[in-house]
Amino acid sequence: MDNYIEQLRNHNLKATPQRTAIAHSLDNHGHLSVEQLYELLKQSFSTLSLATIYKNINIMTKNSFVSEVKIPEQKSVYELTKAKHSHFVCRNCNEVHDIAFDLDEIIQNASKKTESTIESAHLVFSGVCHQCKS
Amino acid sequence: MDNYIEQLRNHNLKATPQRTAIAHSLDNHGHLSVEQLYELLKQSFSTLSLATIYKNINIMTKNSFVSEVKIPEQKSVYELTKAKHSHFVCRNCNEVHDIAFDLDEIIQNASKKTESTIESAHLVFSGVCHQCKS
DNA sequence: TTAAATGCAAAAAATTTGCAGACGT
DNA sequence: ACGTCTGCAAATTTTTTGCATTTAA
Repeated sequence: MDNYIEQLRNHNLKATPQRTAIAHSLDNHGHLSVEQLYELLKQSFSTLSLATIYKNINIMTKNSFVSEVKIPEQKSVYELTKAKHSHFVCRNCNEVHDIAFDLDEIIQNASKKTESTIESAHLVFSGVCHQCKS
Repeated sequence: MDNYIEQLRNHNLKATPQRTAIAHSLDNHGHLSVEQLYELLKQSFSTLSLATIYKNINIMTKNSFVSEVKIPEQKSVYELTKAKHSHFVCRNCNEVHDIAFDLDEIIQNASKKTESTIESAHLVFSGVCHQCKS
């Protein structure tokens, strides 16, 4: 992604320097926790407050500009909202990566097994990443 | 499940009344949050401490007697550890239900798309449950 | 009998809130 | 100019810890 200012405005978010920096960091790093975002952005904004990160992550999530990813045994990480996909987390380095995966097919399959109406699915894989194997 | 005392001991956990009650509640209700467990068990143990729930959930999770289930937009719930399965959460009533689903096939499929070694998968469906539709 | 569990209180960690001043539009 | 955002401090919520007493085995 690029042009964070326009993207933020499209999501009804004023484009403050802190917010464009959050967007930039998430775009660059892929997935970051609240604490990681804070540590990163403190370098650019010496007076940055943790409360600002929380307030922004909350409103950005509510406005679908970012998405929370809940990982087993770990703190949540956040990413820029993208097309539906799944995640992989390395149990060695804890890095989170995107994995393309057709969730629609899974949803259709699971729908056959329940009386409920399934609308979405969240899938997280765990294992050992390429780098950590070597 | 039944015979919680033996099950607890099999997981290197002393069978205290509080622990058998936790096991019993999880068995009955399926999925409970820390707070829900506390509110439930307080009725049987007037002096029960929240710290006891936390300590027990933590050690029970570490010893694989219970498993944490992370649900999008909600607090974690806990369940007795069972054979691998997936979950469904109703966005109306927030109830969590088990869904049988062959995760191995998904893992094999996803493995083709990554250099990483996938060892496990966590899948959570969201939608509207049977009761809430009517 | 002994190591471990409970309950309480206190501490620590995580998240939210209120408000004055600054800033985006 | 207006409404929103930021940063700070304080408040709240969530989770952990230490310790004296009790309890399971």
